[in-house]
Amino acid sequence: MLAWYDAHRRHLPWRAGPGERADPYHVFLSEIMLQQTTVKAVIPYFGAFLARWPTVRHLAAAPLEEVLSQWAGLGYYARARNLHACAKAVSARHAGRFPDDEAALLELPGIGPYTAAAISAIAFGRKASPVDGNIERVVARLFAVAEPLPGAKPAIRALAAALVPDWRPGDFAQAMMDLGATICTPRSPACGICPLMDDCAARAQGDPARFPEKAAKAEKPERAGTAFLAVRADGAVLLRSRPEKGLLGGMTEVPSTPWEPKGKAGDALPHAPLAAPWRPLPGAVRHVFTHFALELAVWRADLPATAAAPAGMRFVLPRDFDREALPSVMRKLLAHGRAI
DNA sequence: GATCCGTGGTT
DNA sequence: TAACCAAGGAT
Repeated sequence: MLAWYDAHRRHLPWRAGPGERADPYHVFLSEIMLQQTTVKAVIPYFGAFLARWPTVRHLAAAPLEEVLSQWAGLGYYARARNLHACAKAVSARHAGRFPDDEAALLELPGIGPYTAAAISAIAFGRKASPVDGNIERVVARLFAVAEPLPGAKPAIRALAAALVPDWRPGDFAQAMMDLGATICTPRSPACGICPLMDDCAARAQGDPARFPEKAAKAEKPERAGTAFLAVRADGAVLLRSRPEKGLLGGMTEVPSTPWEPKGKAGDALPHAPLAAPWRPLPGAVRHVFTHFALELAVWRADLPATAAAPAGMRFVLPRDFDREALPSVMRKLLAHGRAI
C-alpha cells in the first residue's frame, strides 16, 4: 500500500513532500474544507484562506464575518463558524499549537472522530485510523462486508483500524483515501490496476461495485417561497442576515416568505419587507439542498435612490457583494432578478 | 440512530 | 436528467 502511494502520490497544496511532515494548520484547514467536499472545489479556497490568514493565530484574530464571506460558496456554513471557533480555541487553550492526540483534538469545535484521527496521523505521525467515505468503501470491498450502511460503520471502523501499520500511519491513511478516489471508485472500480487486487474479497466474488451495501433512503421533499428583490435606482439591493443557527446560518439573504412545503404557501405580499409596487418576474429559481428542493418565485420592485432600508436590513451595491456572505442560492436569485 | 446541514461534478 | 456522490460534524 505504501509502495503504491510513494509511486502514485498526488500533489495537493496541503500535502507535504516525501519524507516531510505537513504543517498541522494546513492539515486542519484542508481537512475541515474537505468534509463532504471535493478536492477540486477546495483547492482555490484553501489557497485564499492561507494567503489571507497564514497561521492559526491570524485566523483566530479575524472577524467572523470576514471568515464567513471568504467561505461563501463552499457550503456547509457551520464549518466556517467552527473553523473560526477552533482557531480561537487553539490560540487560547493551546498557545497556538494544535494538540497531537485524538482525544484533545476531539474537544475542539468542528473536529469529529474522522478529523481528529486524520490530523493526529497526517500532521503528527501518530497511529490513528481516520475513516472517511473512501476508506469505508475500500474496506467494505476488501472484506466484502455484507451488512448495509450505516449499520455496518462500527464493523468497518474496526476492520480499518486493524490494517493501520505502526510505520507511516498518516501516509497509510492518505494512501487508502487516494485509492478510493482514483481506483476503488464508487462505480466501475479499476480492479485491474489495484494494489489490493489479490486481497480483495469483493473482487473475488465478481461484483465489487455492489459494496458497500446501503439502506434505502427517503425521498427529497419540495419547498417553495417567494423572494422580494427590492432594487434602488443606484442598483443597491435590499439584503439581510439570516439567524445564526440552522439553514445557511449567519449568511446573507434576499428577504423572502418562509420556505413552506409545496402547496401549503399562503399569500406572499404580507411578507414583503416594505410597501412597494411589487411585480412578479417570469420563471423561478430552483435550488437543491441536502434534504429538500426549493423553488423560489421572485417579485421585484424598483425604488428611488433615496429609499431607506427597514430595520435590520440594508441596501448593498453589487460591487460590494463580494464582501457579503452570499450562498449560491442567493447569488442564483440575484442573477435571475438581473440585480448582479 | 436519525436528522439537519450546500454545492458542484459525474453518470 | 435525476440520482448519486464528495477527506463529516452537531444535535
